[in-house]
Amino acid sequence: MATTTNIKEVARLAGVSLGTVSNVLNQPERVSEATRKRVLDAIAELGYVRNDSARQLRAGRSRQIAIVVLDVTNPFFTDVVRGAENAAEEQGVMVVVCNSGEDADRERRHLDLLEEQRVRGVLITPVDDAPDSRLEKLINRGTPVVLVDRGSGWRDRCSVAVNDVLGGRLAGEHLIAGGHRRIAFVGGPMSIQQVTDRHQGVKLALEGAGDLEGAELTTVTTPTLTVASGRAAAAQMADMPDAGRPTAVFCANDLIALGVLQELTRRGVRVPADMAIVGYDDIEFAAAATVPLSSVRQPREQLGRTATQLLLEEIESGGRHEHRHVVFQPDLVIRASSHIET
Amino acid sequence: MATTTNIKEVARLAGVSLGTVSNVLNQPERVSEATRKRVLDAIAELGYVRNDSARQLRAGRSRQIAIVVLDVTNPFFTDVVRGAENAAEEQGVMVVVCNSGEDADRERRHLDLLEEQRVRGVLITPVDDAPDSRLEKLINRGTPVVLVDRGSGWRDRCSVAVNDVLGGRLAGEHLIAGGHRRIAFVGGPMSIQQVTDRHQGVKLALEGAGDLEGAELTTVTTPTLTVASGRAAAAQMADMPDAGRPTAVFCANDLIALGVLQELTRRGVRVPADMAIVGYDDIEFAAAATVPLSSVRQPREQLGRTATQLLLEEIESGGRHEHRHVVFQPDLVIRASSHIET
DNA sequence: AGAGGTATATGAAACGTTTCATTGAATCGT
DNA sequence: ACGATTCAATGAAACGTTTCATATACCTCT
Repeated sequence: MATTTNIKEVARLAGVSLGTVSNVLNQPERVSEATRKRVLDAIAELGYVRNDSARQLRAGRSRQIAIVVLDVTNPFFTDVVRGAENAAEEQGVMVVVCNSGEDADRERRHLDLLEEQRVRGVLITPVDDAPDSRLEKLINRGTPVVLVDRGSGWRDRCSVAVNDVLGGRLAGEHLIAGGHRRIAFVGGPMSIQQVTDRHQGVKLALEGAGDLEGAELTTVTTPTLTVASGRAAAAQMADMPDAGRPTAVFCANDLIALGVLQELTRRGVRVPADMAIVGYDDIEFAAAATVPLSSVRQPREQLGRTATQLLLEEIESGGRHEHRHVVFQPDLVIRASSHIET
Repeated sequence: MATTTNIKEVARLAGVSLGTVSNVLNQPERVSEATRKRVLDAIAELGYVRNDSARQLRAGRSRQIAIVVLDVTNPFFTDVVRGAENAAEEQGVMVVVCNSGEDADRERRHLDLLEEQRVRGVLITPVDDAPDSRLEKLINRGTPVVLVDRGSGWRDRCSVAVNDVLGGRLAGEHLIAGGHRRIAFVGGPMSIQQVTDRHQGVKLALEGAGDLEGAELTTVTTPTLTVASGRAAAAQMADMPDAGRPTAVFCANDLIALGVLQELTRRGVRVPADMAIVGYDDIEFAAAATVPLSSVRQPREQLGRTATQLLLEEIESGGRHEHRHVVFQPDLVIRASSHIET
């Protein structure tokens, strides 16, 4: 183990006082050029590395923020993380990424540790909305927190989210405009706010087209938002009698949509001729599917970026801070999977 | 800002000495049950949270390890991260995830910060092999480091990697066994060791089939390992004259393979009938492609898990440690994209 | 030449823990 | 009953910074 060279040794080698070395590190302009050089040389020679623990201890707080995501293997969240990192980097703040894996207990342990580390703030998509949660304690003790994509019900926090009802409506209206009257919604579980919002949106679209008497919405609930669930749902739909079978399907996310696409193609159902598909999230693999997937695009990176800005704002404000709720509007990206060539 | 309640206040409220509180926290068995309860009550009442900076300062080191990945949005690396997290969790160690984004400068900044934080060890897939690198300094100062998937040329470190030459050979032999004689390799840049190894592997497979005189390998070099590069490469191949055009393609990773698949399908080239495809990595989206992709599977999670175990081992050993190089053998997963039904 | 400034450099205090040598009290064995 | 042993609790020292009030030297102006 490299015996830690400390500021004192540097001072001795450079022939200056301990405080001067600190000044070179933190306020170089206060030190004469000659001594500054001497100190920097000593630092280089000894390979001195600042001890952040001592620094933080003295300062009373760290220089890091944390982002706690539900699933680090989900492309949606990795993009959010990238946005947060970029925004933080511009301010010279480091981001620590924590993965709760949708496990409340693991989330709790992460928050324990983060609080012990006195992080300056936390971006989080919480696992649940338990009112008496670990998260609430963190907030009450004074750590700034911004909610990412799970804003509902937290009036007293900053949050960023996407208007999922609108996203659902865009998808629905697009399919109706394409001539579809029997539409299916595939997604779940319904305990997830985003899923019900998207469902609600497509429902509104169908109701809005009131003059079209025949319009009808089938809902296929899935246990998870995964490719496998999509495949199962597609199998279920393909087995329906031809008469009532939907001609279009709107999926709660792209993983499901990819599963649906895969299973339909396997069964010889042509997409979009026999069945159109619209997904949600517009992850990179949506465009890369063999039948490129239409999808409702969320500004994922922007989500992370804005959340970080709100957090840094709250941190800077030191108490005087008005919480804000930023809601983004999604876009519909039309690709081959729902584009009927005429 | 929550005025930090410290151990001293807890001691006062509980009517014990400062050292006793510390003992309750760290060696509860040394404290009588009565006082322990009194202290714990005081902690709960005050909402006391340990200050990790002070703890670390005293201890001289942290309780965290870090993993620095090339690209946090690449499914390959997120799986490696998950493996590392799981292994670390079992030992009560936290993992900090850092993303270099293939940017050497960003990698350097991360390492600076990690060293200041006195992390106990680092798992890293370095951006480059620069001999006089920041990484080497870190190592020389005594921080244990394990190289992930970039083992070559670092004899004096632990490393984990996958036998990419074998992976390439498996893919090549599979295609030859399927009757293919004109095979293309798509991938790049060749400066990446993994790419040249995989290329080398498929070349060996063709040479091994020496009796097959007609066997021939075309190499299409791409600038990146992305879906877009795959599409471009496929376009290039499709434009070749029918006579010399390959009947099978082996891609350096799955993203490229998905791009190739997409472009070929768009052009009406049937997969696998007209052209077979084998990818590399077996990411989740490989199986979910409309023509499920054959792929060389790497034990991604295992890679992260083993790397973490090696790192923890080195940390524990305190100097007396024999560096080890663990090389995994890849598997070929055969799916529809290379399976010619007869 | 002396008063008032302005740069620089200094050294001690403080941040909140953990550790460890001591002390004090209680229990044990003979 | 008394020394020996065990068990609990104590309090001061140390970890490596940053900060801040103070000291020193050097100018500048009248």
